[in-house]
Formats: sequence, structure tokens, C-alpha cells
Amino acid sequence: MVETTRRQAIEDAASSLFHEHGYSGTSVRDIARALDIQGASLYAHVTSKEEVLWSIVERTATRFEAAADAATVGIDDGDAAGRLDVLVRAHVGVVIEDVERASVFVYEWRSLASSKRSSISRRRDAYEARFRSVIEQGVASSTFDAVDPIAATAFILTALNGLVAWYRPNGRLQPADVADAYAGLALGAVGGAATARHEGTPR
Amino acid sequence: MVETTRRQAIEDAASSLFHEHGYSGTSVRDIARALDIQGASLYAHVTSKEEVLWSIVERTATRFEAAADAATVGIDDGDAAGRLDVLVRAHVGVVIEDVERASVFVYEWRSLASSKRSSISRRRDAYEARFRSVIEQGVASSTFDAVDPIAATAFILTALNGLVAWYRPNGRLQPADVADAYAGLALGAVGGAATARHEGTPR
DNA sequence: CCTACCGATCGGTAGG
DNA sequence: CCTACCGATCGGTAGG
Repeated sequence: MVETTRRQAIEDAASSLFHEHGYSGTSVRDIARALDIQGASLYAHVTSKEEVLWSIVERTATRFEAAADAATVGIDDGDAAGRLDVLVRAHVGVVIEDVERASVFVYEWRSLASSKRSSISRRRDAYEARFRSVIEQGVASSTFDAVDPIAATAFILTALNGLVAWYRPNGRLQPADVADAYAGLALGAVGGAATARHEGTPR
Repeated sequence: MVETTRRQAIEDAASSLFHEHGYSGTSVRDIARALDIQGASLYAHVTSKEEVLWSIVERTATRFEAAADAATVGIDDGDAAGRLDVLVRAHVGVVIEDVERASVFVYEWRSLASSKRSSISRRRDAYEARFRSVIEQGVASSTFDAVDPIAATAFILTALNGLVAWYRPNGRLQPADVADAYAGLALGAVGGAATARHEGTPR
């Protein structure tokens, strides 16, 4: 990976280690060792270990939000299947673009101290609500089966996030294959697959 | 919770703390404090922190395996939808019966040292293969849609495991509601819901 | 189950 | 970015 700044290299190394061993399972000296510098030297670039976590989590939260914004622009409010399709593809795209940072965002945000933690918690809730309202609307319009929207949202979002545990950039499935597969599975879960599959999946 | 032995109380406290803060984020003294004893006193009952993790993880692995065994007994090999339905319900049942231990099993086994870690890794692979072969068979018999069995298995199992992040014992949904909802969503994901829903979901 | 203690490592600072 | 160092905490042991 080509690094533009030292700071970016630090966050790359930290993302990789936090992904593999967790935030508490990674020491400042582990991060430094990955960059071939002394532990104390890290503090020339960062103010604390938690600040590094915060930076990764905050930026990744923004990427998920921006991708969902971009994906749903111009899609008819009444088209629940189409909206869920693009939301799923957007989410999968952000995960696959940087599995390590996505993994840290998804699983390590709880290690943040209370104020930052609750800030992320609220943004996660709002993000989840986008999926839920699409599902509620699909159920209301009978586009989807009569699923429980809260359970269905949790089911789908945790399935999408689970990608970070098994997706490998140079594995059998190309990013587009994963996006297609996951969009089909998610739509199928709520009973909206038949419609979406017959219509294709326009973006 | 009624404790039969001190050892059990230790594993209860550890499961709760490992679930909330992770294995590395929990100290031996944290566990001791939850039991109102000194940190060093824990070693009268356990040989190491990792042994406590191992005990929780190993027992929970066995519970998942036993539940899958029991659920599939007497179900026709050719009935992919029926088999997937009971596998999903069995998995959800084990998670809901003890969310904290299930969470530790699912997310903290990576903290085990190499030999125990690879033992659990193999058992997880074998367990996952049960789901995958049912899905492969359902696809082959056109009971299910032509999903990618590896992706579909990962999608479904990570969704089921994601339960530990949001299920609350005294929440809105009763265990049976969650099992029904998740069985429907999982069957739907692979396109087998119509069949299962019309047939009902016998156990 | 306690007190007293061990060496190692933790996140972080001082001063260059 | 380094060396030298800080107090706190880590998992664990000795001996009762």
C-alpha cells in the first residue's frame, strides 16, 4: 500500500492490528513495531492510542453514511426493493474497499470512551434506521413479506458486517460477485428477491 | 442466577465480562471483583485466565454441535428446507439460552493459544459445513435458488451469530418469536421460504 | 481465600 | 524519531 503520510501509515498498521487482535489486544508498541520505530516515537504523530481508534472509526462511519447517501439518490421512495438493493450494495462496497477499517468500525467502537462512544452509537442507530424504514415500507406496501422489521434489519446488517470475518481481497469471489450475492440474499430474506431478480438490479 | 459451584460462578462472571469488554479487555482482577474476592484468590479455582476462556468456548462449541445433532435427527436427508429450518432454530436456541457464553464462543475464541485455537477452528469449520451441505443440496434439487453456497452459508451464520449483539432476554421478542423470525429470514435468503412457510415449520 | 510479592508490560512524558 | 524513564497494572506464585 502506498502511504501518503506517516499518519496514514500509522492508521493502516493500527487498523490491521486492531482487526486481528482487537483494540485492547494491541499495544502501542505493537503498532510501532509494524512501522519499525520505537513505541514512544509514535507520540510524535498521535496524542493517544484512543485517538487513533477514534480517527479510524469516525472516518469509516462517514464513509458508510456517504455511500448510503450516494446510493439512494434518485431512487424512487416507493421502490423498497430497489432501495434495499442499493443500500446493501453500498454497504458491501465500503466493507470490501477496506476490510480492516470496516472491521474496526464494526467491532471496536465499543472501546471508545463514553462521549465518543455514544456519538458513534447514535450514528450507527441512524444508519440502521435507514435500512429499517426501507424494510418497514416494503412490508407496508406488500413488496416484502410480513417480516418483523427490527429483526430483519438486525439479521441483514449483521450478515453484511460478518463479511469482514471471511472476505479476502484475493479470494475466489470478486467484489462485484459478493455484492450481487449479498444483495440477492438480503432481498430474499425479506421476500423481495423475486421482484428484484426479475427486474435486474439497476444502479 | 443460582450457582452450583464456585467454578461456575467464575465462568458466569468471566462470560459476562468477556462478552462486554472482550478477553484482552478483561483482567483477572475484574473477574475477581465481580465475585468480591481478591485477584490472586481466583487461582485457587483456575490455573490461568486462558483456561477459563477455553472452558467457556469448549463447552459452548459442544452445545452448538449437540443442538445441531438433535435437531436433524429424523429429518429426511432430501428435505433441504426442513433441515435448514431446524439447524437455524437450533442455533438460535443455543444463542438465546446463554447469550454471553455464545458471544464469547463466537468472538473471543481467537484469543486462545495456537493448539486450542486450531482445535476450535476445525470444529467451527465442521459446523459451518453442515449448513453449507444442506444449502448445496437445496440448490442442487432446486428447492433453493441458485445461490453461492459458501456466500449464503457465511451470510446466514454471521446473521445468526449477530443475535448476540442485540438480543435481550427481557426484550420485546420472545425466544420463539426470534426463532420463527430468523428461520423465515434464513430460508428466505436462499429462496426456500415459500415452501417452508406453506408447509409450516414442524420440529 | 488472604497478604505480600514477582517480573513484564502497559500507555504515556521529558528532553533532546 | 531516539533514549531514558514514569506510575499503574498485568497474569501469576509463595506461603499461609
